[in-house]
Amino acid sequence: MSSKKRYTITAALPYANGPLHIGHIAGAYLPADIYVRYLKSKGHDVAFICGSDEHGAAITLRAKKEGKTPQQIVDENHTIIEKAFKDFGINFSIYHRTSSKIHHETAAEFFTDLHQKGAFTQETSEQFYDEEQQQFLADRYIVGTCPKCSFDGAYGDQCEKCGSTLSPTDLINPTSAISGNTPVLKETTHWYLPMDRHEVWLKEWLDKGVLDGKQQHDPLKWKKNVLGQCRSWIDNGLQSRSITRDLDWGVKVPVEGGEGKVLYVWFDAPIGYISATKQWALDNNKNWEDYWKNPATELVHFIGKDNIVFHAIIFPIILKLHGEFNLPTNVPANEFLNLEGNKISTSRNWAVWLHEYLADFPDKQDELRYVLTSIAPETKDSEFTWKDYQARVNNELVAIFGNFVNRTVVLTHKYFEGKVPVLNTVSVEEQKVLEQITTISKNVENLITQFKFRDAQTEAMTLARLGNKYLADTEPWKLIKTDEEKVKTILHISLQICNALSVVFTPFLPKTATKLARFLNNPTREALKTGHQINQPELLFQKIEDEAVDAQIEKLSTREHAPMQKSKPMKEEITFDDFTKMDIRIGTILTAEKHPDADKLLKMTVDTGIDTRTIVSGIAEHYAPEDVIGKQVSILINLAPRKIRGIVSQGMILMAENNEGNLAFVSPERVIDNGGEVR
RNA sequence: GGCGAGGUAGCUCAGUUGGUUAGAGCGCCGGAUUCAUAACCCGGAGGUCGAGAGUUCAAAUCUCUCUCUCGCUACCA
Repeated sequence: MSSKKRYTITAALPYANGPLHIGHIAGAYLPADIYVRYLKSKGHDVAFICGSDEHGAAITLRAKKEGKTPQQIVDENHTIIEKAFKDFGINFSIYHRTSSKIHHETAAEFFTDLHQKGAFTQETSEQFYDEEQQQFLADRYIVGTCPKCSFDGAYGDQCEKCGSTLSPTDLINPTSAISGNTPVLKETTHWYLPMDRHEVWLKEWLDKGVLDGKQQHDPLKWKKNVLGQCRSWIDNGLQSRSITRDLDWGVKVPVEGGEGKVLYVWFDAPIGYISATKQWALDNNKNWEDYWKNPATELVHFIGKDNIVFHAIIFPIILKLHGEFNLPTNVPANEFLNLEGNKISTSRNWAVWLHEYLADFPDKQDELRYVLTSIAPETKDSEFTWKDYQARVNNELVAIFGNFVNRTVVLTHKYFEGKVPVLNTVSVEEQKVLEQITTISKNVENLITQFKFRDAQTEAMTLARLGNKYLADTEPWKLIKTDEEKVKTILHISLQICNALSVVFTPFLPKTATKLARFLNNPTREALKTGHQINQPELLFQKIEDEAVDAQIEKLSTREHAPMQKSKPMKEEITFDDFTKMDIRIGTILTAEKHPDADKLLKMTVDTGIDTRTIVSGIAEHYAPEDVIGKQVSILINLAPRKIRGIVSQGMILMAENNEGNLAFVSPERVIDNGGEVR
C-alpha cells in the first residue's frame, strides 16, 4: 500500500483545430488531473502526459480556408489550449505537441520498426483525386452529402452533423474541398495494419488481463463500457486499417515509396504520448524508458468513449508489435456530457468553452471542477445545466464546505485570538468524530484508486457535513459562557477537520485546498499543533447569483446554432442531351412498408403510369409508411435497377433537402396524371 | 438489423455473489437554532426500481420478450 510506484498517466491529445469545452474537461482531463494529483500527494512518481494533436487534413483544410499555413493554425490553437489548461489548473508534467521534431522522429521510428518486422501490408486502392490540383484528396478534403443523415456538408471521414464515421466513397455527390470539382478515382498505394492477426492475444489480454502468459492487469477493474466495446469490436472481426494518407502535413512515411504520404493521425497521435515523455525526460533529467518500458510502471489512458478503440486495441497492437513497451493497465473512458438538454456540438456552437468560462467566472476554476466531477459521465451520459451548476455551488460548496470552514475559523478568532486551542478530555462522541476523519480520508483514497471520482468527491464532502453536525451538536457558542475548556476541545477538533478537508480536497479542488491551508497557516497540512496561530479568513466560495447563470443561458440560446450553411457550388455544366437522358415521371405511392432488414429504408410500390414497381428509398427516418401512401411524387424511372439491402429498387424518388438535412418530396403543385413527364 | 452501454425518488446518482419496511446528496415541506455567506442541525413527504412474462420460499438483482436513450456497425442511386 505505502510502497512508491511509477505511473505514466496520459490524457487524450486535444485536436489543435479548436478550443476546449467542458465536455472534454469532464470526460478526460479533469479525472486524469484528480488521479494524478492524488498519486503525487501519496509520493508516487508520476509522468502526466498530454499535448496537442496537430496533424490531419482538417488542419490543412482550415489553413487553406483562412489563408494561413498549417503551422500557423496549430501554433494558434496550441497556444489557446495550453493556456486554457494552465489557467484551469490541469497540471500536466508536460503539454507537448505532435508537430515537434522529437515526435516526428519517434513516430517515424515506430513506423520503420514495424515495417521491418513485416507488421504492415501494402494495398493499392482507388482514392479520390483532384485532377485540376493534381493531388489525392484526403478524406477530409472530400465534401458531400452524408448518406446517413443527408447533411450536405459531410466530410469523407466523418459527418459532423450526425457524427457518423464515413469513408469518402460513401458520400453522395462528392466534391473536392479545394477546387469544388468532382474528383475522380485513381489508384494509390498505402500501408495497412492488419489487426485481425492480433485478435487472439488481444482477447486474452482484455478478457483475462493476461499478456504473454503473465497477469498484466485486472479486467475486473476496467469499466464495463470499455470492455464491452472492445469485445464487440473483436467479436465482429478486426479489419485491416490503412495507416498512411496522401497528404503533405504530418509525419512523412519514412520508407521507400512513401513520397508525398504521411502517417494517418490515429497512428501518429498516441505515439505522441511517448515523444512527449521523451521531451519531458530531457527537460527534467529523467530516463523516459522508465516510464514506458519498465513493467512495474503503470500506464493509464484517460479518454472519452469515442477513443476506446484506439487506446484499447490499436495502440496496444502498435506497442506490442514494437516490443519492450508496456501496455496500458487501464483505460478509464468516460461517456459524454450533454449541455442543457442537447449534445455538445462544436460546429453548432452549442458548448461552454473553457476559455470563455474562465473569462466569465474569474477565479472559479474549482467551482467548475466540483460541478463537473459531481456530474462526471462515468457510467452513462450526463448533463450539465447552468441552474444545476448554480445549485451545486451555492448549496454544497458555499453552504456546507465554505460555511463550516468559516464558522470554525471565525469562532477560533473570536474566542482564542486565532490560536489553535488545546485538546482537552475527549468524549465518546468526539472519539468517533476523530475516527471518522480517518475513515473518510481512507474512503476517498480507495474510491479514487478505483476511478470513482464522483463518489470520491461526495465522500470528501461528508467530512464538511461531519464538521457542521459536530458544531451543531456541541454548540460551542453556548458553552463558551459556562465551559471554556470544553470549547477549546471542540474548536481544536473542528480545526483538525478543516485541515483534513484541505488534504482530501487537494486532488479535486487544488486552489481551494491551498487557500484553506493558507487560512490555517499550515502549508504542510500536517495535523495542527496546539497554540498554532491561524490567519484571518476570507470566504472560501462566493455564491453564484441568478444573473450570472441567466446570462450564460441567454448566451447559449442567442448564439448562432445552425452550422454555417452554404449552398453547394453548382455542378459541372451539362448539355440538354445529358438532361433528357433522365426520365423523370410523376407517380403515386400505392403501398409503403419498412424495409425488413434496415432502419432507414422504406420499401414502396409506386404507380408510374406505365407500370407498378418497387422502389426502396432511404427516407424511413423522415416519413412513416402510412404518411406517404397516396402521395404523388417525382421518380427517376430509367435509373438502372439496383439491389438495396436485398430488395431490387427500380428507380429513385426525388427528394429536396433543407439545411437541417430534412427531406421533402418533390411533388406536383396540383394533381397530375401518373406517368406525367417532368422536364 | 447486429453489437455495446444505459433506463432506480423532482434533479444527479449508489445498489456487491438474488434475502428483512429500495438508499445517498441536492431540491421540496415542517421543526429547531443563531457561531456562520437566511447558512448549519433535526424530522417528513416522495419510487408498482422502463413494460410484460418466467425461474425461486424470495428479484431492482437471474432468464426470455418488448420498449426508450446514447454509442459503434450495416443498408442509404
